[in-house]
Amino acid sequence: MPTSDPSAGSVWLRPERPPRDRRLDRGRIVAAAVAVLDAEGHRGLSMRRIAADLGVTAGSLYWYVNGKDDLLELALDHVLGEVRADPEEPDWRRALGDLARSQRAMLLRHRWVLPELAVRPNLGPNALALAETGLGLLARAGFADADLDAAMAALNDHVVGAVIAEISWRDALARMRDTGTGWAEQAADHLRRVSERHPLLARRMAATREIDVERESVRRFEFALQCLLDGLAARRPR
Amino acid sequence: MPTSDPSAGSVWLRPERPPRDRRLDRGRIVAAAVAVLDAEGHRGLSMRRIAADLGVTAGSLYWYVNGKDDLLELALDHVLGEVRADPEEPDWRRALGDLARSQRAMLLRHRWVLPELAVRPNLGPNALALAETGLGLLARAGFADADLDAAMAALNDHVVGAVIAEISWRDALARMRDTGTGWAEQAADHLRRVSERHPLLARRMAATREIDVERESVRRFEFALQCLLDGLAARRPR
DNA sequence: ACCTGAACACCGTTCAAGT
DNA sequence: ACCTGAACACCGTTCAAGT
Repeated sequence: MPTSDPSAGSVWLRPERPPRDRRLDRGRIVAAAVAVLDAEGHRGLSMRRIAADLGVTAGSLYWYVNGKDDLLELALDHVLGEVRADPEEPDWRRALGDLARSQRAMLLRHRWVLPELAVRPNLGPNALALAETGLGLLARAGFADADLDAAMAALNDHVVGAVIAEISWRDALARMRDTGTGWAEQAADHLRRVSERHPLLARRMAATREIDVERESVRRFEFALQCLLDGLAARRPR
Repeated sequence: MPTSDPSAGSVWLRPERPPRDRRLDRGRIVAAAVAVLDAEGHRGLSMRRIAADLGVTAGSLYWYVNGKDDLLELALDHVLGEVRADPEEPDWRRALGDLARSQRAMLLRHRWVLPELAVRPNLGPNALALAETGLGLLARAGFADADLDAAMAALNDHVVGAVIAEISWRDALARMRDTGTGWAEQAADHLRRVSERHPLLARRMAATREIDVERESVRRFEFALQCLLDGLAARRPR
């Protein structure tokens, strides 16, 4: 006798129940969160949104993570895993420079990471592994003890600070294009008035107007990086 | 004949109506916002909370600011005004170093600023004035054109990056104290397992355990700062 | 064990209506 | 002009109840 009970009928008509009936796990949740963050930034992220993307209810997520803060910590460590370094590179300046460039590239791919970095401690497995490889490169370069910490911090700080400035520069430009010509005129007026009180700033802004943002960002990044490496070279034992 | 109408009775019994009957202005709103942010951080801030502190309804704030984003931009520029520099200091290294130290102190007084810095462009009057004085110091030191921009960026980036790292270090320590001994044991277990895979990190963490965070933060800040200034000195014209 | 659905206590923002 | 009060469309989080 036919019925609408899904447990009735031939076995072949009933799909095999997935192992332990799980539709979720941390990996899937974190991946969904990173996807939303990359596409729409911090403002687009909500527990309800992630749940919807996974075809599930918001409450379900709390079975796997303690809350939104936990989830962001996991997402942060996840993308930290994208940073690459070559522990065999013999030239220590090149090795550390490439590590810094790889960090920069990751931070630019995931622009939501930086505010997160500023707001929560960061002790996931990928963060620790990254720290270890950085320390390894510096140790091979000859640094030890307190100077090892300070040199590592100096390089990390440069990357973080530089990318913050770069992102906020790019955002300002993007906002200027989006808001159209009306805003541009208004801004021009504002800048003209400001320029009278800030001649140096005005001159530099005029000079930077035509410049390609990508090229100029790279140039500034490398400038400070080489300054730092020079300073480190002068302090390097032996 | 007595009545409860407040407009009745002697003039002396009616308080003088305040000028234009204003209870609010941007200055008061921004000050209230900064107070909440300093005391309770970004999570404690809400339009309703600010309004309540000012004895007013949330909707009223929208007469003076376009929204929460505007308000945060104003608050950010407000505290940027606290940074000090001495444009007469003859030693250019000392002048730039002191500026960096003043920026660091401000960022540590207002720990909510850094994530804000990472998330919105920053073109308020105090931000521009600060940029102008920085450029002035570097120009007096002999830098010009593209190197002027790069040198300014290098110093700013260092301050921002260093304070981000310092705050997240301090937060991690504070959290460890707050969550009590149970968490400490758990963390110790975790770290023991981690240490096997990360010997360099383990050694440095052990060495840093006893150290005063304030002293060590200053030491690292100065280390990178002097590295940078060395690099700048080598690139300085004349 | 794992997920739903409803509820709770919040948000930012808008806007008619009052004065 | 300036502020209220209510409403709208959201939040994160909790938790009994289902399977």
